[in-house]
Amino acid sequence: MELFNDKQINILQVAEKLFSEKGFDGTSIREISKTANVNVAMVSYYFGSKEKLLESLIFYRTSDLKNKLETIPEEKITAVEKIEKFIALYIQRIHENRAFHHILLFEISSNKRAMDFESFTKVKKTNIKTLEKIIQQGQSEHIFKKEINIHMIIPTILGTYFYFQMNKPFFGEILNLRSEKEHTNYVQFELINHIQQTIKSLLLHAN
Amino acid sequence: MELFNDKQINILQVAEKLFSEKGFDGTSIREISKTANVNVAMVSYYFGSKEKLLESLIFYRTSDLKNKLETIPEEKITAVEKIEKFIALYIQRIHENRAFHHILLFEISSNKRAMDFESFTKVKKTNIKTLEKIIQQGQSEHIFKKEINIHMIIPTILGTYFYFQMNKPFFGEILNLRSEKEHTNYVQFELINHIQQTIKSLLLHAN
DNA sequence: ATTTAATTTAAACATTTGTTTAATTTCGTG
DNA sequence: CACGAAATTAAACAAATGTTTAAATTAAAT
Repeated sequence: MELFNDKQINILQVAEKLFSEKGFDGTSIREISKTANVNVAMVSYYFGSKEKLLESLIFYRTSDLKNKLETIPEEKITAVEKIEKFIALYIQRIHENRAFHHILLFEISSNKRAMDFESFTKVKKTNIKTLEKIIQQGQSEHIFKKEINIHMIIPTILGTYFYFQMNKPFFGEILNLRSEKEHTNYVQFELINHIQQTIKSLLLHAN
Repeated sequence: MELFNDKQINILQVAEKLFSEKGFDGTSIREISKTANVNVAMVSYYFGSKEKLLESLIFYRTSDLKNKLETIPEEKITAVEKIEKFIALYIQRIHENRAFHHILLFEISSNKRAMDFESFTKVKKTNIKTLEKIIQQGQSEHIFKKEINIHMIIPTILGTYFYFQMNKPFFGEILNLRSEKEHTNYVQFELINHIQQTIKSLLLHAN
């Protein structure tokens, strides 16, 4: 049993791209249908409404959002390596789905739509729990410091990434990143490394 | 010579609030004029168009954006203290104008409007330069490490704040912040401290 | 006080918006 | 092939949008 057929998925992907570029309110159904090469009525036909299209997109993307972070605490590697892996996997994952996460970030911080982000919030909370577990492991091994604000680690990890992403033109100019590929390479090799370095320094040496 | 009269400023402030809450596209001129208790035509009369209203808002807010960061490098305090002060002042400043910065963040990352953010970008670049100067001072004193990515410090500082801010409901629940005042208190005392701790750890101990 | 300019208003304007309708085409199944 | 369901279409719909108009009111200047 498939949740969405090919045509629906096509519409969802086009909508995702446009929403992430111009925002939900800044994108019209006509623009979506035109880009997706379908009739305007098809959106209503398949999804019911524009809002429900967004809900479907959230459902579509959240369903495969589950990642491999949860198993990290049990792996047979050092606490520092767990932190490194957690950050690398998390950022990679978000970067792969950057358009979708961009939309979410904007819609969640908007008071306009009373939308159901529960499934997404749940995944997020699980990820926080996973990170906290790793940190507590390191602390009980007396490797990580205790005088840190554990709740603010995620904002630092994801905030660094999102700020970089949202100011893409600005940093693209500064860092001389001339293509999407160069940009992704920078994320993959420089940005992830910076975040790892930052969080490791904090956990190992904070006072 | 005043740039904006009282009535214009009133409209600008109402627009700022609504734009930050519902986004530029999500806010109609009629809603702005209703909230500001003026006729719909007044917006066009005073500002020309909705886009120009946003431009005026940017101009209005950017003009008093200049802050006291620039003088920090020359002050007679330690490099660490300079970093602490830079972070505290910067975050405080942005938090005071959080509605405006929220709008900017969204509009800048949107491909929709070809707007002039130059004056704002200029201030931002000046701030980056100031921070880099402080770090280089610390490095030449052999207090700060050299194996850091200096370009990614600002994303970590501001990203942490913005991520926290954009997920206000989420962290409000986790941290039990039940009012705007409690929220601001948390920023002032906990969040700023976390960011300071993080950046200091990185600069002092990165490897 | 009279004239001129600035402000404010309600109404109208043309587009764009999301959505629905009803007719037509396509497709799968007996 | 024939039938019925699903998919697709162009057109229409009402509501909302940004903007303009032209008249009315207020304020400033002479």
